[in-house]
Amino acid sequence: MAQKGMKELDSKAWRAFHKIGTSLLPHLGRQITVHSGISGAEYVVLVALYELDAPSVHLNRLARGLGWETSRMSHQISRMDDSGLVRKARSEADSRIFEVSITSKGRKIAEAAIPRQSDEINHCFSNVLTTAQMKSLIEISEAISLHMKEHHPIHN
Amino acid sequence: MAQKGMKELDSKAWRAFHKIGTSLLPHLGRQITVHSGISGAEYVVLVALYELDAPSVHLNRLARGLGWETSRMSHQISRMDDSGLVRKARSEADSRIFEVSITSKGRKIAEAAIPRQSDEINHCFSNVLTTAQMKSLIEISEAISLHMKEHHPIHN
DNA sequence: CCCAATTACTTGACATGTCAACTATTTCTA
DNA sequence: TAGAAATAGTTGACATGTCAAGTAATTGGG
Repeated sequence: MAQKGMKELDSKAWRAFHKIGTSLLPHLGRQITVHSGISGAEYVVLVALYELDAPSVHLNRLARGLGWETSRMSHQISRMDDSGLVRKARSEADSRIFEVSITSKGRKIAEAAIPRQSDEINHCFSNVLTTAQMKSLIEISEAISLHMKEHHPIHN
Repeated sequence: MAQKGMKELDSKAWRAFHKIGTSLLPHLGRQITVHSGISGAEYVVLVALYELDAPSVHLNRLARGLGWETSRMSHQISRMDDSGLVRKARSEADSRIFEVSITSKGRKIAEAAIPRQSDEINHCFSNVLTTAQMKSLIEISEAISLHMKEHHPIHN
């Protein structure tokens, strides 16, 4: 049922959420570029590949794991293949599929970038919040994720 | 002092925060496009201009109000001027400055879009969280904003 | 076993965002 | 009050993200 507007608290909470989402996240992306010379998008992809158990993933599976569209991942992986951070190769079993893996160059960059980014997150996020606030944030995330999964299943 | 990594809770909290920031925010942007035919960026600018007390703002002031860089706002306002959503005019008093104002076309679109977006936020956010969770989120936002203001004053 | 559907990804066009370099105007300050 | 500095914005190049349309390989029903 449509409402006229929003209650005061709802509105304040939404603004609060929107503000951290549009200031902290971009800030941390810029920090990655400053300290490691790669973009935030490249970092996210490298970390996903670095943390992999297997030596490679299917492009599509990687995309869904990060909540990205296939096309976005295709462009990103092409650029990162060009710059030597990752490699993509057609699957032997099914030649529609591309296997994506991290290169040794990419691995070196990831290994240097991850602890620096971890420090940044501690600095701007973990050290700034209480244990209770972090627990609350986890619950909030789960509530929202559950809602998204039920009502808008395509995007996470 | 640099740490080896992150504590379990810190890491979980960060992932939780990152997830809502990169799924809910983009989702709501797409919804604006679907229901009102404008982009998320256009929506944010139109709302800022719509809620103004004065008839216009200086471009730079508008940019800082939204935490955007001048250049980004310049590009965005140029496009929105082209498409007739806003108008920009050199200030009489100081001809370096551009006064930006919403057009009647932009106002009509904003008036239709705002309640629809409000419904979407209620649906995906307010209705999904408890009062306590929203209060917690406001405190979290204030803690992070304070940190950002003290340590990284350029970006909000 | 064949062909229509599905799956996996590519491509091109365009919107958006960022960065560095530049122009024009105003304001200090010596 | 002339010249240097500060301020306000523009511009162009390029990275990134989205969308619609296309290609190629595989699968599944009749």
